[in-house]
Amino acid sequence: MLSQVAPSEDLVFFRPHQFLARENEQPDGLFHIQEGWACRYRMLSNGRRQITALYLPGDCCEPCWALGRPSTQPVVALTNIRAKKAPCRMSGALFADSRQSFWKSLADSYERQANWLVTLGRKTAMERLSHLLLELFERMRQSGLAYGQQCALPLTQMDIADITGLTPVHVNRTLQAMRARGLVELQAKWLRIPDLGILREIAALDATETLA
Amino acid sequence: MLSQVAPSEDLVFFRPHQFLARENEQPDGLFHIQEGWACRYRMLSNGRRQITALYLPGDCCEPCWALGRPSTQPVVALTNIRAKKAPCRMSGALFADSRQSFWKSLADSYERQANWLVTLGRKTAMERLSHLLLELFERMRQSGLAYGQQCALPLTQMDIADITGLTPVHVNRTLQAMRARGLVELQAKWLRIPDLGILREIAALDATETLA
DNA sequence: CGTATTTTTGACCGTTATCAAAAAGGGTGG
DNA sequence: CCACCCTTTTTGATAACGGTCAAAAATACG
Repeated sequence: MLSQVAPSEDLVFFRPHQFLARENEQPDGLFHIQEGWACRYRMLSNGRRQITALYLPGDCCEPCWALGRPSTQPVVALTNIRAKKAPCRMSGALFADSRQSFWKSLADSYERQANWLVTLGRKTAMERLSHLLLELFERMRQSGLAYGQQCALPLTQMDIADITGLTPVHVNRTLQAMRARGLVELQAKWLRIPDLGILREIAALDATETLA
Repeated sequence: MLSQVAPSEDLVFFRPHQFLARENEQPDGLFHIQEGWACRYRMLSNGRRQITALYLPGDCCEPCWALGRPSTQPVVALTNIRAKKAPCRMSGALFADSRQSFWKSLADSYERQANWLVTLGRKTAMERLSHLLLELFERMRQSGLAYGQQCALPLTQMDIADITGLTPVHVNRTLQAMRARGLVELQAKWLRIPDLGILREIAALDATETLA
């Protein structure tokens, strides 16, 4: 029901809308995402939803689980996903070799959250969208999944709204304004950023923000 | 210039507006705050500021520094501060005894950030303020610094605005509305919450949110 | 006391939300 | 290959929440 076990025993697959983790559950392992996207989120009354983390190919989902407390927010697949499941006993020697990469995942995730606090608290709609598109492109690029200045972006405008704290309607209108100014090309789940430098300026990003 | 060393060698003091850490600097130790409040933040153009973390008595400032990367956001004292400085060599045995408490600090901090992403992205002004006041009261209470249903709250309304992503004017008006409804009493840097349950409902908090 | 900071008030405005519906796109089965 | 359906994107009209600017009142501080 949750996932189908593949030929290799620690390889797992998910379909869109399937849960990688439910609220208040102690996951028994970390997922190393090999293909596909997932997100962590929280629902509020009135159907309001806020996405609090995105997991892309190459990402660890979810570093915090190794710190030994139940996940307080569900994680769900946004696309088809192929992932490798690794037990997460922090105290054990299991992270002996992957320790560096694990801590990097955790620190990256922590820092991204801090960056998004700034964006959600203080930035305009266009600044938020610029931040998101730049971050996603940069993360895809670092995983070798960008081609020139383009990459896949399998999010609906509603997903984007739930990440940026906007409404789908306003995301649509703001994206149109950005397209009209030649800042981004975004169609058919494919993103192209003609000029990274210009978009960075529009995103009002701090010079120190790596977006990794 | 940064701090004056006290009788005990690892005891340090700060005054309001003094930096505990500057942007892009690798702090050489963690602070265990004994008294006073501090915050981490980022400035944007137009003087916009967003506070991304608060450090209260009993808190570790800043868990992420032990993960071995420079702090990307400055940390500044909001009040007079007394703190104990401990070297942060994650790999060493230095955290042997405090390891549990360190990871708890890190996990708490991570989770609080995730909770605030939801609040900044999707909640109204009154929900944001309720969340903040409840969280601060709960954290003070867990440190034994609450008395009945009240505690110290040494923040200006401008600080509160920079935490909640609002303007000082709107914070003021929303607090007045909350006072008028008897939800909170807040004056002279002192907070009283007549009914925690009611305020929790107004904050639109998830049942799982501990606010610790 | 005098001064700087903080809180409060008022008038007005703008960005973004809301509601509703039409157009476009994508997948499936016949 | 087309017809159908569902999801997603787009458009329009209107409203609201919170922002902005300015100044007065209250408070804290030395």
